[in-house]
Amino acid sequence: MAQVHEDVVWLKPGQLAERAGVAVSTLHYYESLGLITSRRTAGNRREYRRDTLRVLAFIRASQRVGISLDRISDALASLPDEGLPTKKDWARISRDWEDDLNERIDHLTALRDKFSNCIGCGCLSLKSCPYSNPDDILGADGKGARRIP
Amino acid sequence: MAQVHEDVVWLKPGQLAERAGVAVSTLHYYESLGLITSRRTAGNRREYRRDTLRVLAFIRASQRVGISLDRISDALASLPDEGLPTKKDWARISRDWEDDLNERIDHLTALRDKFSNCIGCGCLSLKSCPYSNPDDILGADGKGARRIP
DNA sequence: CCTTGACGTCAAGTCAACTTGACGTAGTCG
DNA sequence: CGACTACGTCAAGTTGACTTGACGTCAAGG
Repeated sequence: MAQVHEDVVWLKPGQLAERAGVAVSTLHYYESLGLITSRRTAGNRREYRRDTLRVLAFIRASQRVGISLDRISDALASLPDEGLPTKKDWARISRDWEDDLNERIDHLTALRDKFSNCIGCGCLSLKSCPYSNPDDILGADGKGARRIP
Repeated sequence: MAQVHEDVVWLKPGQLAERAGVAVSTLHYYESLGLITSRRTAGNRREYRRDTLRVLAFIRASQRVGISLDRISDALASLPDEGLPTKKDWARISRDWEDDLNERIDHLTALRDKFSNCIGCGCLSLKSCPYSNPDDILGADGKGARRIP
Protein backbone atom coordinates (compact mmCIF):
# COMPACT_ATOMS: atom_id res chain seq x y z
CA MET A 1 0.00 0.00 0.00
CA ALA A 2 1.54 3.26 -1.05
CA GLN A 3 1.91 5.48 1.92
CA VAL A 4 0.49 8.81 0.93
CA HIS A 5 1.03 9.57 4.52
CA GLU A 6 2.72 12.90 3.89
CA ASP A 7 5.87 13.89 5.62
CA VAL A 8 7.50 15.02 2.48
CA VAL A 9 11.01 16.35 2.56
CA TRP A 10 11.97 18.92 -0.01
CA LEU A 11 15.44 19.18 -1.45
CA LYS A 12 17.17 22.14 -2.98
CA PRO A 13 18.67 21.76 -6.45
CA GLY A 14 22.21 21.54 -5.17
CA GLN A 15 21.31 18.90 -2.62
CA LEU A 16 19.40 16.76 -5.04
CA ALA A 17 22.10 17.07 -7.66
CA GLU A 18 24.77 16.04 -5.20
CA ARG A 19 22.90 13.12 -3.78
CA ALA A 20 21.82 11.85 -7.14
CA GLY A 21 25.22 12.32 -8.66
CA VAL A 22 24.10 14.55 -11.50
CA ALA A 23 24.66 18.19 -12.38
CA VAL A 24 22.12 20.85 -11.55
CA SER A 25 21.88 21.63 -15.22
CA THR A 26 20.82 18.05 -15.76
CA LEU A 27 17.96 18.54 -13.33
CA HIS A 28 16.83 21.56 -15.30
CA TYR A 29 17.07 19.58 -18.46
CA TYR A 30 15.13 16.63 -17.11
CA GLU A 31 12.52 18.95 -15.78
CA SER A 32 12.19 20.58 -19.16
CA LEU A 33 11.49 17.12 -20.54
CA GLY A 34 8.99 16.40 -17.85
CA LEU A 35 10.99 13.56 -16.35
CA ILE A 36 11.01 15.16 -12.94
CA THR A 37 9.00 17.96 -11.35
CA SER A 38 9.57 20.66 -8.77
CA ARG A 39 7.67 23.32 -6.92
CA ARG A 40 8.95 26.83 -6.34
CA THR A 41 9.64 28.82 -3.21
CA ALA A 42 8.55 32.41 -2.75
CA GLY A 43 11.90 33.45 -4.17
CA ASN A 44 11.40 31.33 -7.30
CA ARG A 45 13.86 28.66 -6.24
CA ARG A 46 13.12 25.05 -7.11
CA GLU A 47 12.33 22.44 -4.50
CA TYR A 48 12.25 18.74 -5.23
CA ARG A 49 10.55 15.96 -3.30
CA ARG A 50 12.96 13.44 -1.90
CA ASP A 51 11.25 10.87 -4.07
CA THR A 52 12.90 12.51 -7.00
CA LEU A 53 16.07 10.73 -5.97
CA ARG A 54 14.37 7.48 -6.77
CA VAL A 55 13.22 8.74 -10.11
CA LEU A 56 16.72 9.91 -10.94
CA ALA A 57 18.11 6.55 -9.94
CA PHE A 58 15.68 4.87 -12.23
CA ILE A 59 16.61 7.18 -15.06
CA ARG A 60 20.31 6.57 -14.55
CA ALA A 61 19.95 2.83 -14.38
CA SER A 62 17.83 2.69 -17.49
CA GLN A 63 19.95 5.11 -19.40
CA ARG A 64 23.06 3.23 -18.57
CA VAL A 65 21.87 0.23 -20.46
CA GLY A 66 20.93 2.31 -23.44
CA ILE A 67 17.29 3.20 -23.00
CA SER A 68 16.61 6.67 -24.34
CA LEU A 69 15.18 9.47 -22.25
CA ASP A 70 12.21 9.35 -24.52
CA ARG A 71 11.35 5.81 -23.60
CA ILE A 72 12.17 6.41 -19.98
CA SER A 73 9.81 9.33 -20.13
CA ASP A 74 7.06 7.07 -21.39
CA ALA A 75 7.72 4.61 -18.64
CA LEU A 76 7.67 7.31 -16.00
CA ALA A 77 4.49 8.77 -17.38
CA SER A 78 2.88 5.40 -16.89
CA LEU A 79 3.74 5.33 -13.22
CA PRO A 80 1.30 6.58 -10.62
CA ASP A 81 1.57 10.24 -9.63
CA GLU A 82 1.24 9.46 -5.99
CA GLY A 83 2.68 6.65 -3.92
CA LEU A 84 5.19 4.03 -4.87
CA PRO A 85 4.91 2.13 -8.11
CA THR A 86 3.25 -1.21 -7.72
CA LYS A 87 4.13 -4.68 -8.89
CA LYS A 88 1.92 -4.08 -11.87
CA ASP A 89 3.71 -0.90 -12.82
CA TRP A 90 7.08 -2.55 -12.93
CA ALA A 91 5.67 -5.54 -14.69
CA ARG A 92 4.41 -3.30 -17.46
CA ILE A 93 7.72 -1.54 -17.93
CA SER A 94 9.51 -4.81 -17.76
CA ARG A 95 7.35 -6.17 -20.52
CA ASP A 96 7.87 -3.07 -22.63
CA TRP A 97 11.62 -3.20 -22.39
CA GLU A 98 12.29 -6.88 -22.26
CA ASP A 99 12.60 -7.50 -25.95
CA ASP A 100 14.85 -4.54 -26.25
CA LEU A 101 17.10 -5.61 -23.43
CA ASN A 102 17.19 -9.19 -24.60
CA GLU A 103 18.07 -8.15 -28.10
CA ARG A 104 20.94 -6.06 -26.85
CA ILE A 105 22.17 -8.87 -24.70
CA ASP A 106 22.02 -11.26 -27.60
CA HIS A 107 24.00 -9.02 -29.89
CA LEU A 108 26.60 -8.37 -27.27
CA THR A 109 27.15 -11.97 -26.33
CA ALA A 110 27.14 -12.91 -29.97
CA LEU A 111 29.84 -10.42 -30.84
CA ARG A 112 31.88 -11.36 -27.84
CA ASP A 113 31.63 -15.04 -28.65
CA LYS A 114 32.04 -14.34 -32.33
CA PHE A 115 35.56 -13.32 -31.72
CA SER A 116 36.37 -16.79 -30.51
CA ASN A 117 34.58 -18.34 -33.40
CA CYS A 118 36.13 -16.05 -35.92
CA ILE A 119 39.50 -16.76 -34.48
CA GLY A 120 38.84 -20.40 -35.18
CA CYS A 121 37.25 -20.02 -38.57
CA GLY A 122 39.16 -17.20 -40.19
CA CYS A 123 35.81 -15.52 -40.22
CA LEU A 124 34.61 -12.05 -40.96
CA SER A 125 34.47 -13.06 -44.52
CA LEU A 126 31.12 -11.79 -45.56
CA LYS A 127 29.39 -14.99 -46.45
CA SER A 128 30.29 -17.09 -43.47
CA CYS A 129 29.91 -14.66 -40.63
CA PRO A 130 26.36 -13.94 -39.49
CA TYR A 131 27.61 -10.65 -38.17
CA SER A 132 28.47 -9.36 -41.54
CA ASN A 133 25.06 -9.88 -43.00
CA PRO A 134 23.87 -6.41 -43.87
CA ASP A 135 20.20 -7.34 -44.09
CA ASP A 136 20.30 -8.29 -40.49
CA ILE A 137 22.06 -5.16 -39.42
CA LEU A 138 19.37 -2.52 -39.42
CA GLY A 139 18.55 -2.44 -35.75
CA ALA A 140 19.54 1.17 -35.23
CA ASP A 141 16.47 3.33 -35.62
CA GLY A 142 17.71 6.87 -35.00
CA LYS A 143 18.07 9.52 -37.67
CA GLY A 144 21.60 8.47 -38.43
CA ALA A 145 21.92 5.43 -40.54
CA ARG A 146 19.01 4.58 -42.73
CA ARG A 147 18.91 1.75 -45.18
CA ILE A 148 18.26 2.46 -48.79
CA PRO A 149 14.45 2.13 -48.95
CA MET B 1 48.30 -18.01 -45.58
CA ALA B 2 47.00 -14.71 -46.75
CA GLN B 3 46.64 -14.78 -50.47
CA VAL B 4 48.21 -11.63 -51.71
CA HIS B 5 47.57 -13.22 -55.02
CA GLU B 6 46.03 -10.15 -56.64
CA ASP B 7 42.84 -10.35 -58.55
CA VAL B 8 41.32 -7.38 -56.78
CA VAL B 9 37.88 -6.24 -57.74
CA TRP B 10 37.11 -2.58 -57.41
CA LEU B 11 33.69 -1.27 -56.53
CA LYS B 12 32.13 2.08 -57.26
CA PRO B 13 30.73 4.07 -54.36
CA GLY B 14 27.14 3.29 -55.25
CA GLN B 15 27.84 -0.41 -55.52
CA LEU B 16 29.70 -0.63 -52.27
CA ALA B 17 27.09 1.42 -50.47
CA GLU B 18 24.30 -0.79 -51.73
CA ARG B 19 26.00 -4.03 -50.97
CA ALA B 20 27.09 -2.92 -47.53
CA GLY B 21 23.75 -1.38 -46.71
CA VAL B 22 25.07 2.06 -45.94
CA ALA B 23 24.73 5.46 -47.59
CA VAL B 24 27.38 6.81 -49.91
CA SER B 25 27.77 9.75 -47.56
CA THR B 26 28.66 7.28 -44.86
CA LEU B 27 31.45 5.95 -47.01
CA HIS B 28 32.79 9.46 -47.41
CA TYR B 29 32.53 9.96 -43.70
CA TYR B 30 34.30 6.73 -42.83
CA GLU B 31 36.98 7.52 -45.31
CA SER B 32 37.48 10.91 -43.74
CA LEU B 33 38.05 9.10 -40.47
CA GLY B 34 40.44 6.69 -42.06
CA LEU B 35 38.26 3.65 -41.41
CA ILE B 36 38.23 2.72 -45.07
CA THR B 37 40.32 3.74 -48.04
CA SER B 38 39.83 4.20 -51.74
CA ARG B 39 41.81 4.93 -54.83
CA ARG B 40 40.71 7.32 -57.58
CA THR B 41 40.04 6.90 -61.26
CA ALA B 42 41.33 9.29 -63.88
CA GLY B 43 38.11 11.22 -63.50
CA ASN B 44 38.54 11.55 -59.73
CA ARG B 45 35.91 8.97 -58.84
CA ARG B 46 36.47 6.72 -55.88
CA GLU B 47 37.04 3.00 -56.20
CA TYR B 48 36.96 0.62 -53.29
CA ARG B 49 38.47 -2.82 -52.96
CA ARG B 50 35.91 -5.52 -52.47
CA ASP B 51 37.54 -6.22 -49.13
CA THR B 52 36.04 -2.99 -47.96
CA LEU B 53 32.77 -4.83 -47.64
CA ARG B 54 34.32 -6.91 -44.94
CA VAL B 55 35.63 -3.87 -43.16
CA LEU B 56 32.21 -2.26 -43.31
CA ALA B 57 30.62 -5.41 -41.95
CA PHE B 58 33.05 -5.37 -39.09
CA ILE B 59 32.29 -1.74 -38.39
CA ARG B 60 28.55 -2.35 -38.42
CA ALA B 61 28.75 -5.34 -36.13
CA SER B 62 30.96 -3.56 -33.66
CA GLN B 63 29.00 -0.37 -33.75
CA ARG B 64 25.79 -2.17 -33.19
CA VAL B 65 26.91 -3.32 -29.82
CA GLY B 66 28.04 0.11 -28.82
CA ILE B 67 31.68 0.33 -29.74
CA SER B 68 32.55 3.80 -30.94
CA LEU B 69 34.04 4.54 -34.32
CA ASP B 70 37.06 5.73 -32.47
CA ARG B 71 37.73 2.39 -30.90
CA ILE B 72 36.84 0.58 -34.07
CA SER B 73 39.34 2.77 -35.79
CA ASP B 74 42.02 1.69 -33.36
CA ALA B 75 41.16 -1.91 -33.91
CA LEU B 76 41.27 -1.53 -37.66
CA ALA B 77 44.55 0.30 -37.49
CA SER B 78 45.99 -2.69 -35.71
CA LEU B 79 45.03 -5.05 -38.49
CA PRO B 80 47.45 -5.90 -41.27
CA ASP B 81 47.34 -3.74 -44.34
CA GLU B 82 47.55 -6.69 -46.62
CA GLY B 83 45.95 -10.07 -46.42
CA LEU B 84 43.34 -11.36 -44.05
CA PRO B 85 43.59 -10.75 -40.36
CA THR B 86 45.08 -13.64 -38.49
CA LYS B 87 44.08 -15.49 -35.37
CA LYS B 88 46.39 -13.20 -33.47
CA ASP B 89 44.78 -10.07 -34.81
CA TRP B 90 41.32 -11.09 -33.68
CA ALA B 91 42.64 -12.30 -30.40
CA ARG B 92 44.06 -8.89 -29.70
CA ILE B 93 40.85 -7.06 -30.49
CA SER B 94 38.92 -9.60 -28.54
CA ARG B 95 41.08 -8.96 -25.53
CA ASP B 96 40.76 -5.21 -25.90
CA TRP B 97 37.00 -5.29 -26.03
CA GLU B 98 36.18 -8.14 -23.77
CA ASP B 99 35.89 -6.21 -20.54
CA ASP B 100 33.79 -3.66 -22.24
CA LEU B 101 31.45 -6.18 -23.75
CA ASN B 102 31.20 -8.14 -20.55
CA GLU B 103 30.42 -5.06 -18.56
CA ARG B 104 27.65 -4.11 -20.89
CA ILE B 105 26.23 -7.58 -20.77
CA ASP B 106 26.31 -7.53 -17.00
CA HIS B 107 24.48 -4.25 -16.75
CA LEU B 108 21.88 -5.31 -19.22
CA THR B 109 21.11 -8.62 -17.63
CA ALA B 110 21.14 -6.98 -14.25
CA LEU B 111 18.59 -4.40 -15.23
CA ARG B 112 16.44 -6.95 -16.98
CA ASP B 113 16.52 -9.24 -13.98
CA LYS B 114 16.17 -6.31 -11.64
CA PHE B 115 12.72 -5.75 -12.90
CA SER B 116 11.69 -9.15 -11.66
CA ASN B 117 13.43 -8.60 -8.37
CA CYS B 118 12.04 -5.14 -7.96
CA ILE B 119 8.62 -6.45 -8.69
CA GLY B 120 9.10 -8.83 -5.83
CA CYS B 121 10.74 -6.46 -3.41
CA GLY B 122 9.08 -3.14 -4.06
CA CYS B 123 12.55 -2.02 -5.01
CA LEU B 124 13.95 1.08 -6.57
CA SER B 125 14.10 2.53 -3.15
CA LEU B 126 17.54 4.03 -3.09
CA LYS B 127 19.15 2.01 -0.37
CA SER B 128 18.10 -1.46 -1.40
CA CYS B 129 18.59 -1.37 -5.13
CA PRO B 130 22.16 -1.73 -6.33
CA TYR B 131 21.09 0.06 -9.45
CA SER B 132 20.31 3.24 -7.68
CA ASN B 133 23.67 3.67 -6.09
CA PRO B 134 24.81 7.08 -7.22
CA ASP B 135 28.44 6.63 -6.24
CA ASP B 136 28.65 3.96 -8.76
CA ILE B 137 26.98 6.09 -11.31
CA LEU B 138 29.46 8.86 -11.82
CA GLY B 139 31.36 6.93 -14.41
CA ALA B 140 29.96 8.86 -17.33
CA ASP B 141 32.70 11.28 -18.21
CA GLY B 142 31.84 12.55 -21.65
CA LYS B 143 30.77 16.00 -22.62
CA GLY B 144 27.89 15.44 -24.91
CA ALA B 145 25.66 12.51 -25.62
CA ARG B 146 26.63 9.19 -24.26
CA ARG B 147 24.54 6.16 -25.04
CA ILE B 148 25.38 2.59 -24.43
CA PRO B 149 23.35 0.47 -26.85
C1' DC C 1 25.90 15.83 -78.75
C1' DC C 2 23.09 16.32 -75.12
C1' DT C 3 20.72 14.80 -71.14
C1' DT C 4 20.64 12.22 -67.05
C1' DG C 5 22.41 10.40 -63.10
C1' DA C 6 26.05 9.04 -60.27
C1' DC C 7 29.82 11.25 -58.17
C1' DG C 8 33.08 15.07 -56.30
C1' DT C 9 33.87 18.77 -52.46
C1' DC C 10 32.82 21.43 -48.59
C1' DA C 11 29.97 23.68 -45.34
C1' DA C 12 26.30 23.34 -42.58
C1' DG C 13 22.44 20.87 -40.46
C1' DT C 14 20.54 17.12 -37.26
C1' DC C 15 19.70 14.48 -33.04
C1' DA C 16 20.29 13.19 -28.24
C1' DA C 17 21.69 14.45 -23.96
C1' DC C 18 23.66 17.58 -21.84
C1' DT C 19 26.92 21.62 -20.58
C1' DT C 20 28.49 26.47 -20.76
C1' DG C 21 27.95 31.21 -20.75
C1' DA C 22 25.97 35.58 -19.84
C1' DC C 23 23.62 38.04 -16.82
C1' DG C 24 20.51 39.03 -13.02
C1' DT C 25 18.41 37.69 -8.10
C1' DA C 26 17.93 35.30 -3.51
C1' DG C 27 19.53 33.85 0.72
C1' DT C 28 23.15 33.23 4.07
C1' DC C 29 27.05 34.31 6.98
C1' DG C 30 30.59 36.97 9.24
C1' DC D 1 25.31 45.40 5.72
C1' DG D 2 28.10 43.69 2.35
C1' DA D 3 30.19 39.67 0.14
C1' DC D 4 29.63 35.42 -1.62
C1' DT D 5 27.36 31.55 -3.22
C1' DA D 6 23.53 29.09 -4.95
C1' DC D 7 20.04 29.62 -8.03
C1' DG D 8 17.03 31.57 -11.97
C1' DT D 9 16.43 32.05 -17.31
C1' DC D 10 17.60 31.57 -21.96
C1' DA D 11 20.57 31.00 -25.80
C1' DA D 12 24.16 28.74 -27.67
C1' DG D 13 27.87 25.28 -27.62
C1' DT D 14 29.51 20.18 -27.57
C1' DT D 15 30.01 15.35 -29.07
C1' DG D 16 29.36 11.40 -32.19
C1' DA D 17 27.77 9.75 -36.26
C1' DC D 18 26.01 10.97 -39.90
C1' DT D 19 22.91 13.54 -43.53
C1' DT D 20 21.61 17.46 -46.47
C1' DG D 21 22.40 21.09 -49.50
C1' DA D 22 24.62 23.74 -52.93
C1' DC D 23 27.04 23.58 -56.78
C1' DG D 24 30.09 21.70 -60.21
C1' DT D 25 31.97 17.36 -62.99
C1' DC D 26 32.35 12.83 -65.28
C1' DA D 27 30.27 9.04 -67.98
C1' DA D 28 26.92 6.32 -70.32
C1' DG D 29 22.79 6.09 -73.24
C1' DG D 30 19.69 7.61 -76.69
